[in-house]
Amino acid sequence: MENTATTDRKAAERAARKELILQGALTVFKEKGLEGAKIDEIARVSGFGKATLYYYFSSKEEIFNALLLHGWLSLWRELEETAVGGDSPRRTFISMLKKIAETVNADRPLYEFLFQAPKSFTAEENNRAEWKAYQNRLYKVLMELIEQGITEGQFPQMEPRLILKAMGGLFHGLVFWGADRGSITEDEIEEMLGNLLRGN
Amino acid sequence: MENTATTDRKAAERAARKELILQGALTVFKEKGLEGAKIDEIARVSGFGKATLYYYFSSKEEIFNALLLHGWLSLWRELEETAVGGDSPRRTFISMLKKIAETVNADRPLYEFLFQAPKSFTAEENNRAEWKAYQNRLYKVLMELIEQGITEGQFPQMEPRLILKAMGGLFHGLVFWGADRGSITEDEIEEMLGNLLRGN
DNA sequence: CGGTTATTCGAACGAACGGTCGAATAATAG
DNA sequence: CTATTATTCGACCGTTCGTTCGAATAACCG
Repeated sequence: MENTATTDRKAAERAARKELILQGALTVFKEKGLEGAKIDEIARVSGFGKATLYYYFSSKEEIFNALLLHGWLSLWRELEETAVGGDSPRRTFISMLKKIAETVNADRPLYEFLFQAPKSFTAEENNRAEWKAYQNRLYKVLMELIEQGITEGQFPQMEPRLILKAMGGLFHGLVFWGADRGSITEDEIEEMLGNLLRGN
Repeated sequence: MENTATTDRKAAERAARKELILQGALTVFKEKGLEGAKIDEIARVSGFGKATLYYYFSSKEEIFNALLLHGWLSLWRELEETAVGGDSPRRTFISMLKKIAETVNADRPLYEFLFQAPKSFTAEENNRAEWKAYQNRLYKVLMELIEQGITEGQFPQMEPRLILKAMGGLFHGLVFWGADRGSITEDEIEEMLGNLLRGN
């Protein structure tokens, strides 16, 4: 049998290789989507033989899901704290958007993928995926903030889903456009939201 | 040779059959997307043999593009008039959204498809497609209205693309949610926009 | 009618692709 | 060292699916 140190090292190497594969997969998935990405290409880009990919992952979809899970989980972990801070709904909402922007800017390729990828799915297969839980958790928090904010007169009197959708579109554009200039400042977010969200 | 009446009738029948195929294709594409839709299924749903589809269209992609072209062209034709009416930017913008809502409600399956479909593409192949011209034309008009509106103080002072994106998200939600209740009233649009667009 | 053209269609083709196999190599243990 | 296990990989397999073929039928014309 192996000694403990060896076992640990091997586990670490294994994890590192999985990471490399995911990195290559991200590149290809981003460019081609779920169907368009070929296993052969992912293998080539990540620098492993095709069969080796299957030594680490059991299917193409598992790779895809691992990527999404990693993304949504990371994002959620970053936001968890902000979500429960006892500020007003409107201020909490804005804080969360700022935090999301920061997180996204720390790993743009991953999050660009994250926010485009769900469109690759039909509703059916979507709901069996593990990552979906974290996405839902985030949406739920934002929705509740909006609902709360509406009753307190800090948001326009509109269907909350609509507000979320509009804010989502706006925010997505805000964060992902201008990839050339580094990142969005907090002031810009503040100003931009101020333009759309009245009250307070 | 055939006489004129016969030729006409046959052309009409041919067009009608193309229409039937497109109708079936719409059903399948909507449900499965470009990759997910199988030619066999489109054939089955539209009631023709598989080879017959290729007697009318030269490829799966041609069917897909024909569908998109038909949609964007129809939509543009509906809007053309409204776009050039000499009203204020803000009022013209709102009129156009109303008109879009009406048009969409007149053939929901087609337009639901139209507004979801572009995501099936990569940027590359997107720009060679004929329908893209009409989509761009529409976006351009809306963008110009927003830009004009901003300088006249009828829209918030924001990056026009962002406004368009936010309005797009909002409008999309507004029109396509609640498929159960018939259609959105003009008043609702007016009110909803009023909440987001200050000035005027 | 017979000849010609238009239309229809299932069977067959061939390329693409996800996934597996089995052999080869490297790492580890005793 | 040998034995055992972990890892790597290109060749291969089976399926799926867009497209084409070739024969059959229908429509039309003189």
